[in-house]
Amino acid sequence: MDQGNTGDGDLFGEEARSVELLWGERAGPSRGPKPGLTLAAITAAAIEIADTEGPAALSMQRVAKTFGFTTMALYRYVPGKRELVALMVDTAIGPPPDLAAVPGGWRPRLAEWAMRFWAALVRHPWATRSTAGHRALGPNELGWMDAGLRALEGTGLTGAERLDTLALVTSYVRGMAQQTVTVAGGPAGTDEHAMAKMIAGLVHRYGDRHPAVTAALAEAAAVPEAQETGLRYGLDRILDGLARLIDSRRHPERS
Amino acid sequence: MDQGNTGDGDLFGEEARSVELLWGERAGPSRGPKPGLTLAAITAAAIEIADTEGPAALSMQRVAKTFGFTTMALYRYVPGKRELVALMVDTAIGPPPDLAAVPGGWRPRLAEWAMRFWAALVRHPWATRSTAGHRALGPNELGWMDAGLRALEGTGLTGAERLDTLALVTSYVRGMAQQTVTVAGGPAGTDEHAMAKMIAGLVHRYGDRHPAVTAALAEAAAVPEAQETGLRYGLDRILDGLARLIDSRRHPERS
DNA sequence: TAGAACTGTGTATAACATAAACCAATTGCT
DNA sequence: AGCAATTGGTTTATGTTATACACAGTTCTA
Repeated sequence: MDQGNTGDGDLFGEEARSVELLWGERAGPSRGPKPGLTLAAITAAAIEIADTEGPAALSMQRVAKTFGFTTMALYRYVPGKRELVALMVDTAIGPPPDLAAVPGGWRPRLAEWAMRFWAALVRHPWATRSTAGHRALGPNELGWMDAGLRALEGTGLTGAERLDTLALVTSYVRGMAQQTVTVAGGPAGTDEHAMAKMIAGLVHRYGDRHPAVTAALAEAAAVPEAQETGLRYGLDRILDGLARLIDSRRHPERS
Repeated sequence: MDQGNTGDGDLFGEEARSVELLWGERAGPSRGPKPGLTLAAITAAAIEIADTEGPAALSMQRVAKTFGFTTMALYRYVPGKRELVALMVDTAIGPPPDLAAVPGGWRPRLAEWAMRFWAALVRHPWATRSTAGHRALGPNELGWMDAGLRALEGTGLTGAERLDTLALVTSYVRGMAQQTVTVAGGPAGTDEHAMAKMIAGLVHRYGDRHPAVTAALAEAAAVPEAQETGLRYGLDRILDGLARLIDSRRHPERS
């Protein structure tokens, strides 16, 4: 464990390098031969690979080969694979949306935020996979956080509530994106179908043990729903629940 | 791609073996030497390793070593690591809860389900990590699904709505568990703190670019909240939103 | 112009999953 | 009882992975 100095707003060791890269804080070197690569180019190539061939196909060798360089050449730009993935995630998510133009207050604003976040996630399925757990936060991701919290300004919610609200929406959208998303390495879109087929197969065999699943599936099978319908359904429930809280803050007498 | 026969309720290839293992469908062999290991023992050992040393430390060699066996010995019991992980996940989640005794209708029942699911997930942080994406469903996991759907019986929701509702709650709880969870390999409990510290550090440096994050954090910093408060907050919003929908189904005249 | 800093390469290592061949133990069948 | 089929565990081997280290060539600066 390399802790190093843990100053006030300081980051320690491994993470510090990640943050430096993510936030573009490396001093531009002047001496030495011209670099044949760019951080942006490397990141873009890595994203391209992960998008088309799946996250399992992403290796340092694979990325280096697309440039005709040796594997080790990449280590002149990136400290390690972890950091590269962090870069990939933040780049893939992209800059946060500007929701100032969305009319109608917090509700359509937060909804728009959620739908755009979802779109960004399903565009790069591996991002949700790699996002799990503790890792350095990139500027884009922090920007998304800020945009989401901005949608909640003026709602009367406390700071903690606003943060928890964003965690609620984020967790939900991320989770849905994970489930919607493709198989590792396979073409997009297949997964939902395969998953449904597998569940159907299991229910067909062991359905008697799981009556509630069987019943719900049977009833739902009659009316197939569109791709985003499920996401919208949950989002509306969340927004309704939020509306209730926000209204109760504005009209405390109604309880 | 080994598709094989894709019958009606049939599963194909690689997945079929996973399902067989998960659902305990292997014919007990009679001839040959006595097995020195058990699927259950192997799974338990693997879980122990993942729990204490993190998912990164889980390797076939590491598992085999705990029994004093060769790595390859494991392959007599498990087709591969993927299948072992699937077993681990289903075992770690454990049998579904019986919520019949919970009084008060769907709302406390679903809440209880969510809290227990959350508890099961945070007990084994790696489970949420491995659960991502397409994989074989185990009996315990399907049991949890059934228990959750059962809580929604009699609510007047359609089959599709009940499924979407469960997806909503599951996605949220899973997402929260992921964020709450420990660093890979590190001791549990550190993560939340480290994450908060990192965000604080970033805001300290780049806060001016992210006023909403800064404001929310500053406001929230005054009143530190308990571990499960965040989870409960979002859950209550979801339940409120659901209640609105369910009520509107019962009293259609009120809009 | 000499040296320092930097880039890309070649080589090496350790960990990993897993395949194939092999021996020994056990049991069912004859 | 004995043989053959079956299975468990080991040995050995292969291909892939990330990444450390030393070196050669390049370019800027003092």
